[in-house]
Amino acid sequence: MGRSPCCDESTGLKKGPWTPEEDEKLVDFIHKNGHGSWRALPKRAGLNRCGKSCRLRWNNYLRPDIKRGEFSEEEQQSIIHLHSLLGNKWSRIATHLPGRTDNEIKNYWNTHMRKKLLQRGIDPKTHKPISDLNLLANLSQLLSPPNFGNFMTPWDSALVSSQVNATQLAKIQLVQSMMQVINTNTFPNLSESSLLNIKTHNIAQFGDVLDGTSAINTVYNGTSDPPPQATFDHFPKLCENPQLFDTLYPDVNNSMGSFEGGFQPEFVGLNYNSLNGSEYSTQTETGSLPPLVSDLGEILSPSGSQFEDSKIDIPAFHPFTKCQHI
DNA sequence: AATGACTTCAACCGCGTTGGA
DNA sequence: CTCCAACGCGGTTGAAGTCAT
Repeated sequence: MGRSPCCDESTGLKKGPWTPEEDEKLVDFIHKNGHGSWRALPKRAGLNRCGKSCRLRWNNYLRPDIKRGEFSEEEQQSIIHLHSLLGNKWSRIATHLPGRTDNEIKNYWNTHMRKKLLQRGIDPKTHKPISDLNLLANLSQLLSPPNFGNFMTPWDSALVSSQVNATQLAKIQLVQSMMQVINTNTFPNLSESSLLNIKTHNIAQFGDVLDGTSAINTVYNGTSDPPPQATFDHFPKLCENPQLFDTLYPDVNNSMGSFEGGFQPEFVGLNYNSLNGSEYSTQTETGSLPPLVSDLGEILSPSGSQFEDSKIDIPAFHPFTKCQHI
């Protein structure tokens, strides 16, 4: 297949940012004649640009139906949902967002949405909770203040040496999410000393919160045996009993100022009641869930899941999502 | 106020696809 | 069927703007 160079540099065609005069020429010409052949347009419009540059300028900036400004909450939700279905098919995503261009969506994704998802412990490529160990380690450093990133290290080494099973992975995801919440804006007044105090607590306490056993100790101590009776049946303890967190982490709570007992809504609107005790794990109710949660449902389903062989049930909510009692 | 680091996003690059000759 | 021009898309770049020190 042959491909002719679009913008042959030898022709001395202009590149770089467009001037208002060039914009005006292009808009005027298209309003009067339509764009027709983009290749032929620049000459006919009196522009010293290649056709491709003109097409891009028109499609991404000058088109009258382009919506500019911040993406609304609904648009963001749509982007996340569509991206989870379509991947980096920006032009297809753009067809579902009137007035938005593929380029704009792509840029917005790369600069804003990706970060948001990462901060929530979601892999922006797969839209699943991050389970990649390297990514976990890197992420904790990426998102953490100095020193706090080391919090992950014992996990990593233990996990790598013990051939992590699905149960352990799932727990790590939960603990990781806890760390992220602790570590980000949810607790804006959290001082670094408090963070370090968390670090000094036995990490295994999280394990106790999770399942009422010392299962996490097993992982933390680096043994390869899967935790006995490792389920998440007792996880809701933390939701039902916020004081438990106070008990475990008084230093943290003291530094939270006006933080009141419950957990902040860190993740989009899943309420605990819909999860209903020990049955919460597979009750995904996909249709009623927001996109991200629906996506989480993928890993919870028995088929094709990375947890396919696991007996465990994974709660489809962020560990620190506020437990809404409606 | 000056400077460097970081972020944003418009524009470019190059590849894959399509359709006409 | 092959060749080629043109288009469209996704990834990448770099200038400009913003923030932190």
